[in-house]
Amino acid sequence: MSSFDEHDAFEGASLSARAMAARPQPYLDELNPAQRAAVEALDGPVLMLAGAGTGKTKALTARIVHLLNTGRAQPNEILAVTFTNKAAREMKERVGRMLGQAVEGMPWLGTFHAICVKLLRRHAELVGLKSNFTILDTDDQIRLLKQLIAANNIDDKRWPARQLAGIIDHWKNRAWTPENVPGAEANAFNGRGIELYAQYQTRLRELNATDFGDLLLHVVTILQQHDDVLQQYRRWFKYILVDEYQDTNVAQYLWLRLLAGGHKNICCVGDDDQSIYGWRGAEVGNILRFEKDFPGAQVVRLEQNYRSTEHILAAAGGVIRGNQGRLGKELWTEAQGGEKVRLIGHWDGEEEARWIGEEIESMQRGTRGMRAFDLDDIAILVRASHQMRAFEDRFLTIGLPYRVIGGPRFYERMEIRDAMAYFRLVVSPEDDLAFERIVNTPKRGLGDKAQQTIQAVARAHGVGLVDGARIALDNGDIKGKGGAALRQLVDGLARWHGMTRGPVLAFDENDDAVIDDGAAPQVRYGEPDLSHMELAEIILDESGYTAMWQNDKTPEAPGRLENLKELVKALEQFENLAGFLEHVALIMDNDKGDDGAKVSIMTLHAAKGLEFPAVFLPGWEDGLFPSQRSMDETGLKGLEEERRLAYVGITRAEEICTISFAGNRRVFGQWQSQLPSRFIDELPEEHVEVLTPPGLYGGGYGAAAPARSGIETRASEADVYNSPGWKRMQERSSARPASQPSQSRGARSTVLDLEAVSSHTVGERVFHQKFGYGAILGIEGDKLEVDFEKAGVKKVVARFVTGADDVPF
DNA sequence: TATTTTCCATTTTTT
DNA sequence: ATGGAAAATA
Repeated sequence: MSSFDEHDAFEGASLSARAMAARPQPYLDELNPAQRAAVEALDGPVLMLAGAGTGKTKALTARIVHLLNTGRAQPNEILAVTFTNKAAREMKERVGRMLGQAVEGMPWLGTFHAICVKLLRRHAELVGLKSNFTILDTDDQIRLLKQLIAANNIDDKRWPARQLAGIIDHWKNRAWTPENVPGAEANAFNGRGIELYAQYQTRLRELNATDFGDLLLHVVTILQQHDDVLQQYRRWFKYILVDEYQDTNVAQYLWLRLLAGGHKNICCVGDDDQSIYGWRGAEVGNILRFEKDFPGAQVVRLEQNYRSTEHILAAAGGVIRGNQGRLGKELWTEAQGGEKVRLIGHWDGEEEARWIGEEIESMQRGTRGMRAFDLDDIAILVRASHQMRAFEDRFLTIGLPYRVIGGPRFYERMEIRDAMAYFRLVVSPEDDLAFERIVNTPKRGLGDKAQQTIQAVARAHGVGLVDGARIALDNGDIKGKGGAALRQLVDGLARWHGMTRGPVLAFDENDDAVIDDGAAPQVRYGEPDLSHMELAEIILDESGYTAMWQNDKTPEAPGRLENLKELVKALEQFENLAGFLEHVALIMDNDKGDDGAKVSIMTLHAAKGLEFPAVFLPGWEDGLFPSQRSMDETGLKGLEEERRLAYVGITRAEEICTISFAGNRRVFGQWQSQLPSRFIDELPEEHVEVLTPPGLYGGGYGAAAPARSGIETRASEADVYNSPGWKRMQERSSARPASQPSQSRGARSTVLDLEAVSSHTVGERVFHQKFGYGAILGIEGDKLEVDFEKAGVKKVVARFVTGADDVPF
């Protein structure tokens, strides 16, 4: 309800204004003049333009502390939004540390989404939801859309659910409800987009569910349509802070503008040069327009960089200068000297990986007057995740420890989602999407036919699928083996449900859950009969899910069981299953313990906000980086975002930044010749050192363009192919036909293939890039059966193995 | 209903 | 090349 009592509705403040005002302000002395200006400008709109490595978080934290210290606001009157949980966590920690005393939390410091969930639970009924709504993940969303597409007799081959999900997401990012989608979008999804969007929203409401986009959209709708609610929050949130403002989308922007509309005490922190999320709805325009949106805004620029050498900053600056319409910022540092940005070309992608592997090994020892680096100090930042494979393969074979950051997240793994679907279903038996996910997992002999029967019965009786299944069983619609298994499942769900606390109905003033106890909603705080961890184990065991993986003999099965154990362990920190599910829906975190020093491999996007003493930036080739697709789809806008990505990449480096490119690369299985990235031409020559090909035991042969001319001109195709390096390479490769691609385009001759096949004999010892060493057991045409020492018996295509004596370096 | 075969797309990713 | 998902088949 919108009529809430402010004293009860918000978590209490812990420090009185008077006590705070008297506190000393040592933190101010640690700031440079720009940072200090940004911290002390407390009232009215402020835009803090914080370049990479300029102490943004420090200033932001100090600002919060200063607000508290000067008695301007209580901890619970400050709204501080971030994009990631990690950033939120970090800020909480740092505020606590700087304050030197535990503040009783900052309840409104969190991600956009987390804060929106909190708001939406309080006002759900204003958009037709109950406050215990569930938050769908992408899987559920797709499943639901698939159903809608099918129900509308649309060919999902031509019009896939994924695409519709993307369109709807895009609309929600712009805060367009089905009614407000502009006419220009009417053609979307074969002209049915808007209509399907409306159906989807209706369906979500029926399911008492939201997707991620809704969290923001619904709150914006509420604030727009209910002035009383808006006014109360405007009064409550005395100060607003926003991190990474350049990443906000339209919905987030509207949300902020609504809430800040009264007092306008809003401080946005960001860097227009680091806006790299345009493809998921971020609008650089938001930050570029700040002064127009908030007239009289103070703009503070943080330009002193504490992270990188002057060469690295100059190189980054040289690249980003190519962008139009920047707010303008020039990073500088007091640090002098240091290594220039290094540039090297390679023959192909594997060669590049090989060279970087060797370079890392020598950096560990310390070479050429450079200090020794720890593996943790080194990162490889790629444009696209598929580039990682070359490095993983190579590092695996040379035994160099690495870690991939931002791979598939724990909570996105199949077994975890399955388990969670069981939990969801136990907590809320109406969760039809969860039911669909697990009816036949493990296999219960319930195929399409049985599932359709359940759907039909459920629809006929206007109930959820679980109830529908029960009715169908009672009617005798599903018999036999499948029927028995379904009966067991349905009974199990009911039994497990009885063992939980009921679903969360609402939150009271302490944010404690008010529990719906089933038939008659009543508050029940009593201890459940058994811990939710025990319950979770019971669910997984009795449903047969654990057994399914125990009986599975694929190599990944043990890992999956391990993950399930971890999942149950993760439950420990929560009150009950419902609390856990809420947490997981919002926090797809994945920081598992790290053991030992490792090189980090990640995408440029994942690297934002991080820093490393030594950074490798491979794959700087036109089409790959800048990405062809980006340029095709959004033209100059896309190219500029790619350029910002380059800027982000370079500015991650503290001491050594090594950029590289390859002349040939396998793209979707086809060899393609590549040209060096246009961004390479934009690097200021005087801050770049072109590494000459080492030439030791066939190490890196520079694709001669940069070695020839430096970097002031664009290397033309002719330069690459007529270069000494190219010719030398061709000679070398023809001497070793089976181990190296010998031609740039896909025109590998059959002669070579035949050679490769006929050159092997049973019993021969061979080497495979991925599986290592092994002995040939049999030959079938161009396929070999090989018993690998580490990987076991595998069938491989002959041209991917080489004689063991012939291993390329 | 379960397994095998074919087909297809294929940057970036948080919440 | 490759993995995932739909279609074809046992």
